[in-house]
Amino acid sequence: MTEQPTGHRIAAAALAILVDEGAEAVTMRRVATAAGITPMAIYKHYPDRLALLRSVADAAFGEVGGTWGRAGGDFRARFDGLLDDFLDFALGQPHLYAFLLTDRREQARRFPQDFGHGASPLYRHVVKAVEDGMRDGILRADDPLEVALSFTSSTQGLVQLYLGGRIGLPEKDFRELCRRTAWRIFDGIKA
Amino acid sequence: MTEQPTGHRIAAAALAILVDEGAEAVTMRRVATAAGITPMAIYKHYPDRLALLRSVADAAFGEVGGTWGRAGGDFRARFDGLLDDFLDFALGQPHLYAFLLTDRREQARRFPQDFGHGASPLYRHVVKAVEDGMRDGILRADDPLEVALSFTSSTQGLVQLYLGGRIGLPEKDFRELCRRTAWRIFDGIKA
DNA sequence: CAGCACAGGTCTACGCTGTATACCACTCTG
DNA sequence: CAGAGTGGTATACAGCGTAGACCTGTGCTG
Repeated sequence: MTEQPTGHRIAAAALAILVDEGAEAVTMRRVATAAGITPMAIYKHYPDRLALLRSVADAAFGEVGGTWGRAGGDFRARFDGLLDDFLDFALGQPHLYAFLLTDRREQARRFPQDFGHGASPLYRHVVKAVEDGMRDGILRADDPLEVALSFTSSTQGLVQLYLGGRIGLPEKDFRELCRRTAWRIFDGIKA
Repeated sequence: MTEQPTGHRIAAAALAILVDEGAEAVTMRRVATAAGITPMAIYKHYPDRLALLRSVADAAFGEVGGTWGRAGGDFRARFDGLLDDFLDFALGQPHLYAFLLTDRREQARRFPQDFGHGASPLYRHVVKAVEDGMRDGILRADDPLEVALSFTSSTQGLVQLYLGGRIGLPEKDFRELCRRTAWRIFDGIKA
């Protein structure tokens, strides 16, 4: 337990509150107390509350995608693995997820310009899998970005409903619903 | 311009602010001023701010679905019509939409129990169209509620991205993206 | 070495928020 | 005509983000 620089203590305190109570619980006064300083000292490190929140959330977000896509195997296994990774994050850290995805942010990555390979640390895995699927003849030739978006947007929509308390299912059943939905998209719906 | 009862003036004022500036702009003091009363008078009509907000938003929401599903014709036309209706609402009143769909509400309708026929004033149209599609052999026999959810969740996910400033497309192009995505689900993605 | 800039704290105060509480006037009703 | 609602007001409080003035040590520079 070495002495951490103040900036780090602020970020750590803010992240802890954000993760387990949500963004609106992150007040300057609480963060300050947790970091052992006065509220105004935070402003020596961050211009305002939103900047603190964003900086902290973005940093956490950047680490999330790092471990994704471990699952290898065929297309199906790979996709199921990615879905699990995503749901692990969304359901495991719902406050962080909600803040990152609900919050309207101007400097955010934009589709389609910034959603290519190097871009989004989460989305890239899906795009890559889709491209591989097309190359291997598992997926029909199409715009990979848009096809990837079909999967992710659907799952995001479901998660939004779930986190909003609109899905009356236990987590396990919800995860299965997500999986069924994804493969329904894959298989198509029409007769 | 007849004299409206105070309760109605409060709701009208709150709705106006909510619709064109968003939920966080709806302060008790602003609503009160707009309604020509003192802030505390609102509490004679609503237990607290959130109740006011919800009551107002729910009432507006209830009216939204009323005009949906006008478009007749074949399955494709009908579905496109519903998609247009939904996007008209989401993009035309983004603040209202965001508040209704972002807000975690305990008493909300839950899938799948409350999403049947009589239930959700918006979702019901989609379910009906899906059921008709299955009956007519246009859609494969499947769980209608879940199939309907595949469409709606995907569109909701896209709208969430768009309203969050993450889609760098003008509205017209975004609407086409939604349409393409919906029909991609319909057609399936696999080779 | 003196002086000064600056980084990183503190304290105080302002204007905003939701809302608890007390009070007041009016209009029904037993 | 007492008494109970009903619907309004005024005041006050605790909490919020943050502007502004102030202090203090540290390190660079003339």
